[in-house]
Amino acid sequence: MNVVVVESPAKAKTINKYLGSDYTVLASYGHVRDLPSKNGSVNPDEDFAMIWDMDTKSRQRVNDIAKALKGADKLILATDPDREGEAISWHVLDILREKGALKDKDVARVVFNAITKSAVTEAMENARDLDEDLVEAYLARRALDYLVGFTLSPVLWRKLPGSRSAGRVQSVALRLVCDRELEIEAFKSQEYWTIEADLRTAEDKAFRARLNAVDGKKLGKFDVPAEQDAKTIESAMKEGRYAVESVEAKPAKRNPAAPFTTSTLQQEASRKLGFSSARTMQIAQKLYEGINLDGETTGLITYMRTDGVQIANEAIAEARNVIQDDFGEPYVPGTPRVYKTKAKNAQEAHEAIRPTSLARRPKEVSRVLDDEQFKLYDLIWKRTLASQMESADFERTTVDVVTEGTDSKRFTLRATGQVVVFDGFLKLYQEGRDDDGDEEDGRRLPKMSKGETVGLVKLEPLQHFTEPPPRFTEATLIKRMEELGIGRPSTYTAILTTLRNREYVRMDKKRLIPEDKGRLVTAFLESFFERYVQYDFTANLEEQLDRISAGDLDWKKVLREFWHDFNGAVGETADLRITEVLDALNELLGPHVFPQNEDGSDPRACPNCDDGQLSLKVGKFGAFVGCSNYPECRFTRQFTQDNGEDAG
DNA sequence: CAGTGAGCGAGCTTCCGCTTGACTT
Repeated sequence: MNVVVVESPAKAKTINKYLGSDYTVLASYGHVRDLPSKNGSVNPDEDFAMIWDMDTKSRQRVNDIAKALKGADKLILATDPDREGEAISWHVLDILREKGALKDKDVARVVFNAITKSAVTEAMENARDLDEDLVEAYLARRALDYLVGFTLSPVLWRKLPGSRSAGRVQSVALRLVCDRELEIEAFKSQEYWTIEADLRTAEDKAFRARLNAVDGKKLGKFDVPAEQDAKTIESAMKEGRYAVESVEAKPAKRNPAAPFTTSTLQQEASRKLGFSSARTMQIAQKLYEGINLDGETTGLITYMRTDGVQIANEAIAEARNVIQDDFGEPYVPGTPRVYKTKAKNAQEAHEAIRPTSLARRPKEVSRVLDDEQFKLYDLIWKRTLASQMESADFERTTVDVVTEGTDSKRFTLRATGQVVVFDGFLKLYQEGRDDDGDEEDGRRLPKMSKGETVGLVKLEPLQHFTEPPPRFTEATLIKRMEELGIGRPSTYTAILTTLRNREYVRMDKKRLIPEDKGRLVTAFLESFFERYVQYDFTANLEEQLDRISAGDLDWKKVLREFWHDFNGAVGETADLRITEVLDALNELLGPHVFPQNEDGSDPRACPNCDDGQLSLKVGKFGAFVGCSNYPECRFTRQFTQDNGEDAG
């Protein structure tokens, strides 16, 4: 008898089925130990000694493993093939040794690259020892996160009343939201015009073109800045004869998107189904754990917390069969598609999120799913199948039409069109778009040939204004965090919950809006702990962790160097008076707290007395704006001025 | 859900990442 330890109970069940009755497969349910949430769990003065603690549930689970080991010959640690998985194996092993549950037992570490019978069997034949270097990389990561969070948070409590917490991940996520808000506030909308023309071909077919060049020189976005300029061009163009100068058709190809990871599933479920990331994960968990299908609990999708985009060969083969059956030969590509992850810091311990069997078509399982489960399963099924389908072929056409104006200028108008020659994967699935994607020109242009005269139906100058960047949604923030390597699939939604619970951000119409509290915390960290909220801090840390994993760098050395600089920065804030903190925040948040008055008058002038200057203050209820002539002048106002923008 | 401003000291909060139930309504 052998005892196998994996992380998740659903996985334990599946693997037990593949391994048979000679094996007992038990789940650790994630990390079995952690640093207690109190001071002193990591001690930099004692060479970063760490104290570990087990909760009652974990203790029970480890007892179950120890009990199973009693009559067994071998312990097989089969936690996930990444840094955290290696750490879980190490924790389990360490505890079992302490309990004396391992005498005379063989111990082996095994990693599954996919949860299929062949992958599991093959992995069992390639056991290895625990990777101590990888465990040390984990220890460095864990200690650093604890030290940053449990040192920085108290600094905030003392220096910035009302603030709650800071950390390597949450503070950078918050910074993204706050920096975006500053961009929006600093944004000045700019006017520009385009000249559009409705035209007709010799065969009396309508199409629309836009002024693109004057005297052969391409128009820039702001080359027609005002109505007067547009009108001048319009009247010059109005009387001319219009002729086709060139017709150019080019083939284009579009490939399907990669199968879902946690991050892309959350984005797409938000765009297409309107689910919050928490909702998406709850539903996906249910599909993963299994649905009662004809009296048997069957997992419908693979593991949902993953950053991998590759899928098992068995699944690819099945996808190609389903494509062949449902869509026909032309939709099956010559060779299977292979996807590689682009995400920074990806660990790829799991496959992409896919149906456990592509032959289980959505409509066949719909009777056992509720509405939301069905929608999510349908989305995952389509995305996965489409990822193995043939590319779509287009023909993109560009037509230039020329006319000579009454001012002797030569005006070039351009029309573009796109025709689907072969729909490929688009027959099944097309990825949704975020806020500001370029508009896709799906129109078909009528037949035209070079030299042909076309008739002008209408000239239309159109006014436009540039738009500020949009606020983040949950999904777009998670996308950005993933690009920066901040947070992990298992923590994305937890981070958003933390930012809300701390009252650092609020949600309005699915957009993240920073609260004053959050902006103050960010401004404080940018002023005094700049290095630790830089967008690439985590990426640089990960590089060092990689070197620890490779055995090229000592983990304690990394911690010592980090602590030396970090503790120094903390020390520099020790004597900081609140007034000095406020001076720094006044500087950074000035444009937000004191926006330019429209009449050009001083935005910091006190409206209540002659020579008072307004500035930031903190009281026991948070930040507010007060007058420098206090207590003679008792003027105060709220930190944020309501622009009435929330009404729209 | 109104009122706030310094600084002291009591006593409270706090990190990230891995995994699910066992509580309530």
